[in-house]
Amino acid sequence: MLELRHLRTLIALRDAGSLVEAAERVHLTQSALSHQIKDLEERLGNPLFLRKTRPVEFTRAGLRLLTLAEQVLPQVRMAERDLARLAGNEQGRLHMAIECHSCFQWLMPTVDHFRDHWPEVEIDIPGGHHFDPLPALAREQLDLVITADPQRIHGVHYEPLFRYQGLLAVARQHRLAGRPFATPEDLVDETLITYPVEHGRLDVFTQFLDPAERRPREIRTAELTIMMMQLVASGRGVCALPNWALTEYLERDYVKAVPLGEHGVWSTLFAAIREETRDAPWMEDFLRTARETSFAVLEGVRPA
Amino acid sequence: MLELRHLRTLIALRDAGSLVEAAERVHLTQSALSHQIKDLEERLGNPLFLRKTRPVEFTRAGLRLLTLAEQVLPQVRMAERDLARLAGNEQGRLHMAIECHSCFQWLMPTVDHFRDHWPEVEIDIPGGHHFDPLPALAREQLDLVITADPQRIHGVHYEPLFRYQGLLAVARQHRLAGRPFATPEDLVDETLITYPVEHGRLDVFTQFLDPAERRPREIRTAELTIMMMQLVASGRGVCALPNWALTEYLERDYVKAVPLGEHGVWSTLFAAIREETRDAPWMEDFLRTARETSFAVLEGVRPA
DNA sequence: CCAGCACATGAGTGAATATCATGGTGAATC
DNA sequence: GATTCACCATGATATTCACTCATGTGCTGG
Repeated sequence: MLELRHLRTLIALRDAGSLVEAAERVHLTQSALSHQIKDLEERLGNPLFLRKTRPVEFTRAGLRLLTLAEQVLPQVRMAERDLARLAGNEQGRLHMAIECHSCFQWLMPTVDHFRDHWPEVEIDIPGGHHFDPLPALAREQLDLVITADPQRIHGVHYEPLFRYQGLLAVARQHRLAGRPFATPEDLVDETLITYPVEHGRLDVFTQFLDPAERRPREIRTAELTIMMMQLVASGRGVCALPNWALTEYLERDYVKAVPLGEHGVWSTLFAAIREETRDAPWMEDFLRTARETSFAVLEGVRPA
Repeated sequence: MLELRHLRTLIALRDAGSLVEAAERVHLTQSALSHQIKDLEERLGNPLFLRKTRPVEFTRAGLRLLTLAEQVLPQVRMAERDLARLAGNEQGRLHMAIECHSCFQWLMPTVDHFRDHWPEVEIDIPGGHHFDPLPALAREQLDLVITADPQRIHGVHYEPLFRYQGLLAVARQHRLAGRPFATPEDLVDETLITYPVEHGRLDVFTQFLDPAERRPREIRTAELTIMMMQLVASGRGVCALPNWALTEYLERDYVKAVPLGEHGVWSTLFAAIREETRDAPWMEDFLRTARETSFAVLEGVRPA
């Protein structure tokens, strides 16, 4: 008999494109999903998707179930929200810290959207903290930390949000503009513009320049992405940012982007949360909203 | 985590009005449902319904889930139909026999509705059969038999459809018209109108007259319910029919109805099917359609 | 006050669902 | 081609959890 579990799996599979990642999203092993889907397919008498392609390609039957899932799951989520409200479980606290400055780009729309659905959850992003966010999370001073390097801390769970690529933004007429990728060497006589945070928290240094033991000629800081873009566009420096932070400017052809190194600098962004808060209905909702919003930003879709 | 199973249970519970009967409908024990709902309620942090009332009364949370179920389950069923179609499993045969003549009242609309959804299923109600329908079912000459007395036959499964009451229809000005109930004695100087079938297949005889060793003064037969009603209304006799067959005429105040005996004559109507056909998607659909249609007829709602 | 009914509950079981370990397959790289 | 890598399938095994059975409790009506 068909169950919601199957529909959730299919949605995860579509979003992920592969069984392994889909398994992660629904908190199961790859094997579990393989079995689950096999059973389902046997009962239906039809395969649901072709496995040999990346991303997986759904059959007609698979697509039919996907549209069902898209109809049904939002309705179920709405009902669950209503039920949480009825049960008085809607109260909670969501104090956040971000280790990656440009995350505001997708975090703000996420928070806005979330606030509408969970008015009783107290949201805050305390600025100017001088403590280390992850221990503060364990100490219950914070409830969620956006971070790119998870460290094992007892009671802390890391929920993967999405993968992103660090790109070097350069002026349109810059000598690196057409290149397939930039080397650390390319930066030694450039002015690098960064957020005003310690270098250990910037991928360009930790994953690109430091391993090659290179330094840029000069380092300038800017508070906001748009200020960086102005400096870059006017040829007064280059800057390294995640792909999603740049899409907007790339689309308008305001600057050009070049991957960092032959294989690029990739990272996964995690939401660090305490184990106890993991099952709270509003927490699940926040994480899903975050994924959807960041996806929308990355695709260049303007979020509502 | 909420699953479709829970929604199906709630719907069954609403239709049944009690846990025991709901359990029957979803093919589980009463205990299973009790556990299932308890778990659900604990996770939601809210009771779903009050048990001490008949029928059970749903709380706000329960009602919210019910509306979700009503939204979602039809969508799921439509998808399942589409999938069966895609898999080529939509073909089947549905040859039926009815032991209870007045069942045509709800069977015809059911069949009409069903034919639209499953055009590939071959439907037939072979008339004028002279064989015993239940053995014919086991022999695969038939696929479904509507009967009120299930007999244990290997490989045959009985699906309860609904309970009904046998009523005595009398003319408006008949001496029995106002009575709380009729006794077997009351019929000895009446003309009883029946369908032209053997007496062993008529509840009035088997459950009412025969046990009291009474016979009506005269017995006339009529083929159709409407003909019976005309005879009854004009005072040329009385007739015993299931409640659903009479609702239409009672509403129009064409005849009056009196229960048979102090406690009434009650029966449960079953659909007898072969075990193998029990899980076929179209069979499940047919049974559900039958229940819904008969319910609609009984409530006086004109089916589409 | 007892019978009868409906639901709850605890213990126990088995099937459903998960994981682990392993092996096969296709695509990219040398 | 061989090698590596990422992905998926599969069988054996473990665990969970959903159900049944047996029994208990509380309500209702004669």
